[in-house]
Order: sequence, then C-alpha cells, then structure tokens
Amino acid sequence: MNGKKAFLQQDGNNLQFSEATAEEITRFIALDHDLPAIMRGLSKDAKLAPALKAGKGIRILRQDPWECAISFVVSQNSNIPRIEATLQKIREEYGNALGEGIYSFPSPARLSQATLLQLQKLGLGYRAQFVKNFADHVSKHGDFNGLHGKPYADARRLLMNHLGIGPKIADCICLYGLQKLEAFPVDVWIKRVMTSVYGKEITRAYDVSAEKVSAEKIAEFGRKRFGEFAGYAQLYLFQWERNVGKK
DNA sequence: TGCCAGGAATGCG
DNA sequence: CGCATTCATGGC
Repeated sequence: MNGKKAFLQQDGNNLQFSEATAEEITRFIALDHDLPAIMRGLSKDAKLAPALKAGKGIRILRQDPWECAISFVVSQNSNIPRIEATLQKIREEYGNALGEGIYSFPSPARLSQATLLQLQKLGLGYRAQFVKNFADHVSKHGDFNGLHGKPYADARRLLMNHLGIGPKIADCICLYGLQKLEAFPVDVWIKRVMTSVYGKEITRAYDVSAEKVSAEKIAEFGRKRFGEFAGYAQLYLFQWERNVGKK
C-alpha cells in the first residue's frame, strides 16, 4: 500500500493495523463510504436483499489506479489463483523488497523496463502485450490523463481506448481505482447471477432471452437498476454467486 | 484430461 | 452494429 508494507487484521469489531497510519488504512478500505446508508438504499430491491445479507460488511477498496489497472488487465479470461500468483511474480520481479517476503507493486516506469519476452515468461500469455503497452503509455504520459476528475462514462471510454481494456476491465478500474461507484462490471459470474435473479426484468427491458443478453446490456441494466451505488450491488452479487453451494 | 477462467480483439456479414 | 472465433496458459 503506497509502496510500503502494512498489516491489517479484523478482530470482531476491532481493526488492528501496524506500519501504516489510521488515515492510510481508512483510505484504502474506504471507510468513508457510508456502508449502512448504501445498504439501506440497495436493500429496497427485494431481489438483491439476500445477497446483501449474505455478504454483510464487504467493502469496495480504494486501490491505486495504476496497480488496479494492471491487476485487472492480467485477470482477463483467467482464474483467481492464477491471477494472484501472476501478480505476486510481477511484484517479486519488478517491485521493491520490503522485507518479510513482501514486495511493492512496481511503478509504471519500472514495469515498462520489462521486455515483452520477460513478461511472457511470467505466464501472462497473450496479456503480456497488453501490460507492456499500458506500462509504456502510463510511464510516458505520467498519469491517467486526469481520469479521476472525469465523469464515469468519460473515464470508462478513455480507458477502453487502451489495448486489452474492454468494458468489464474499464468498469473494474473505474470502480476500484477511480471510485466511480456507479460502475457495474459484468463478468461470467455476474452474467450468471443477473440472468438467474433478474432474467424476467432483463427480458422485458431488452426483448431478448435472458441467456442471450450481451454483457453490455447487463451492465447498462445494472447501472439503471441500482443507480449511484451499482458497484456495491455488483460486488455483493458476485460474492453471493461465487459462494453458491459452499456452506 | 479436457474444460474453464472476475474478457477483449478481430473479422465477418 | 451484433455475433463468432481466436487468443496463451494454468487451475482443477
């Protein structure tokens, strides 16, 4: 976090942390999001309420936009264990050693020094080219072109100009990196849970069978249905769907 | 052991 | 546009 290591652990209602300030922790886990108010608003949707209840307390993090972007570019068409392993390799290979086996996430300048071949050797597959292009661009231009100050729709569109960033990953960057809480990323899990929970409504809204509706339609549906905190609805639905079948 | 993975680019009609 | 195919690799 912020190029340093930090430790955080929850003990009941008590949050314990070290090697970071309360302000840093508060910012990272976004305690400024008024979760009770957000839950009150979203739970007016009776179909969403079970997911909210099951995942009670889950929060959207405030991640560094750069790290967030690379992380989600790496995530595309992959699985979570592999994604975590790959990101760990990137940190070990190009980040700074912080002790205790912990490494910082590399800066854009540092990561752009990696060659395409080196990135491919980390197991990135075809995503290596996307990471390379994006690292080169950000290290050259220095920022995200002031994306923070732009409205959600503009930020999303600008992100999608980059190779390897489509609708879903742009939405994840908007949500977790830029704190555009109305973003509603649609992946395979969200597609599944949305068609099973809101199939009727989606069919009515778009006049296509719920199974055939495109990801972009579901994203639009989610934003309209859940409003300014659609991203929170997405997160709870995602967790809910992934935990189906588990205790 | 083949199917699937927190998708996106590309090409086609 | 909207749809189908292709992409590189590892987890299970």
